[in-house]
Amino acid sequence: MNDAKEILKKSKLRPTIQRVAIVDYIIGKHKVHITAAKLIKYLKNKKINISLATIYNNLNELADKGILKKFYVNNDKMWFDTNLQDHYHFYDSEKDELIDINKNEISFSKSPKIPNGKIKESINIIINLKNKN
Amino acid sequence: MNDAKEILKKSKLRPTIQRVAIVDYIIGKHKVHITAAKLIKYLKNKKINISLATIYNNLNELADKGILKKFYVNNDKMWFDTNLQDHYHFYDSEKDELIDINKNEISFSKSPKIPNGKIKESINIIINLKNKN
DNA sequence: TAGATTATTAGAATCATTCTAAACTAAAAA
DNA sequence: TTTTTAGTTTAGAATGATTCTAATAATCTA
Ligand SMILES: [Mn+2]
Ligand SMILES: [Mn+2]
Ligand SMILES: [Zn+2]
Ligand SMILES: [Zn+2]
Repeated sequence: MNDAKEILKKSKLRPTIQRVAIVDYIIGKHKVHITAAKLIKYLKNKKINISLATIYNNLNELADKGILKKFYVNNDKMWFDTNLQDHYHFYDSEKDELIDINKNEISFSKSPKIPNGKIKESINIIINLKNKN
Repeated sequence: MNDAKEILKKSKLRPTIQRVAIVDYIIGKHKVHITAAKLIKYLKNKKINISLATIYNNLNELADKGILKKFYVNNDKMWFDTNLQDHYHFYDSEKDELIDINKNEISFSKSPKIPNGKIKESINIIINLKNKN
């Protein structure tokens, strides 16, 4: 039984062809930042039969199970991340790519006061990049 | 001539009823964080005749002219901000509201290294809030 | 006031994502 | 094994935010 199947089994998700392909992709790299559109393109290329609805279903499911992190960058594209640590991102709009910024690469000497009655739920930091002329 | 008309004149935008109403609204408050949906609701309430297309046209135009700043929060809603300073935000998802974090309320003692060949274009920081317990 | 220019609008189009409901498949039970 | 069940995939419709189109209307300038 391959790693992908193991992971799916642990999460009580049936190892369908589609799921195994998705998880294979995700575990094949150290770090993955992926969108539904990029992933379906990759899988179709590999001759895997899969629909966009299934891509979304599964990426969301994997996020629910804590195997991926889900977030948005700038406007309406949903990203999934295999890096489960709390971390931040550079966004390279030329390539439509994210680059991790680990938490230890940033530190705050001063943090804003949280409004009364509220607590921090999460922090999103995106540093948008452009080409050096 | 009222302030709104002045502002529009300076930007070479004709002071139509719709534009004056929009600009009146944004100069009527110290700080405004507004979305197209919130603004049209407000204006309709004031019995101003305006379409959603016009709201978008004008907010985008005002952003082009540097009178508003445009940005996105988390997923697909476009926000416009009268605070033109470089600054960050708390996002209160309960109320669907933004709260400014001025630049002097945050400072970094360590910043991540920008990838080669790239330069920083902008930084987005959003601190998502939730209710205390 | 005419003619030129700019603005507004309804509704269609677009795009990412979710939903629906039918067809299918893997796993469990018999 | 076969049957049953529960979970999965899928095409295509629906949704929601935003933009586009192209017709109509308002403003400006001479
Ligand atoms: Mn959307
Ligand atoms: Mn959108
Ligand atoms: Zn990441
Ligand atoms: Zn602001």
